[in-house]
Amino acid sequence: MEFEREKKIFNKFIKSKNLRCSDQRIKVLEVFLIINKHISVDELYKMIKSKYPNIGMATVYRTMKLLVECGLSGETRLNDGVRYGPLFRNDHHDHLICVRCGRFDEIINIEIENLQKRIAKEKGYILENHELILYGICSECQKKK
Amino acid sequence: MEFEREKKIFNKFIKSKNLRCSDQRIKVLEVFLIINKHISVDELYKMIKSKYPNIGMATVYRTMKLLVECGLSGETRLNDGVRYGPLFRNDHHDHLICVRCGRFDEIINIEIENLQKRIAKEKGYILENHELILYGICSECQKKK
DNA sequence: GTGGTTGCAAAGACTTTGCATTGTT
DNA sequence: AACAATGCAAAGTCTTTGCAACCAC
Repeated sequence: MEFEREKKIFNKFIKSKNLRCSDQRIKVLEVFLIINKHISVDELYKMIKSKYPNIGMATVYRTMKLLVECGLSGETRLNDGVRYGPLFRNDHHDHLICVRCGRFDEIINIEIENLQKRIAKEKGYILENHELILYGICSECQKKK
Repeated sequence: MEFEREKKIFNKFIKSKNLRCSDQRIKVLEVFLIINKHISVDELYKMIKSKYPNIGMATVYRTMKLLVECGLSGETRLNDGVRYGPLFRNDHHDHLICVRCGRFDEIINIEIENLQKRIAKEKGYILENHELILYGICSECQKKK
């Protein structure tokens, strides 16, 4: 079966919190993993709905919160709402978004991570997390005029 | 009079767009500048309301959009909503937020700016803007346990 | 006077919550 | 059997919009 690792992580989390491993939660997780990119709850809900018609929006919202909590999904707030996206082990990724077409790239850069840690330290903070969004014009859109 | 520079910027912008310089807009700008920190529209509205009771929430929303557009305010989206905050000439600033107490520090760091430009370029993007939020525990909260 | 601006209330978009029912353990 | 989870709809938030009255230019 697909997504063994992720399901194991989810199961472990579910058990550790004395929650129940419902069909719906597994389906949300599966669709989320298949899509494998940044999406809004609404987009995710539509895709799930088309495959499993009687799943509620509320369940999608509730499940995505769990996925974030157990580290299987990241959460990014953009101008037009929240996006969920896959998170992989140990590599925090940042975002590069095209302001013209909305294209979404991910960045993994150790230098930035280190620089951030240093800056936080200078200000007396212990860094827990960060979120970096770069807005620009992607190569495709540069050609278009 | 206070805030000469900012008012001049705002006026110029207003004129360039054929808008009108209403009392309300000036009041919103003034209170925003007096507060001089990151706040939600709601907080700003309450402070304005206490000074000028018959100003509407919609006007505050509308004016803050203008202030962002003319570069007098920055806009940051946090988990619990949008925050507006002062922007100063030519120095883009990033944010450092304490996850315990909500303390809000600003960071200005040229290295980060340069690194970001380079990364965007590597991916074929022309960088237009960026938003960096670091989440950590501030020095005060570290002491508290 | 023209046409942008306002306050208000209504509408919208997104998200959460209450509750009776259903499902997991 | 106990109690968490679900779907639905209702309720909450935050933000935008429509509109008649109003005001800057």
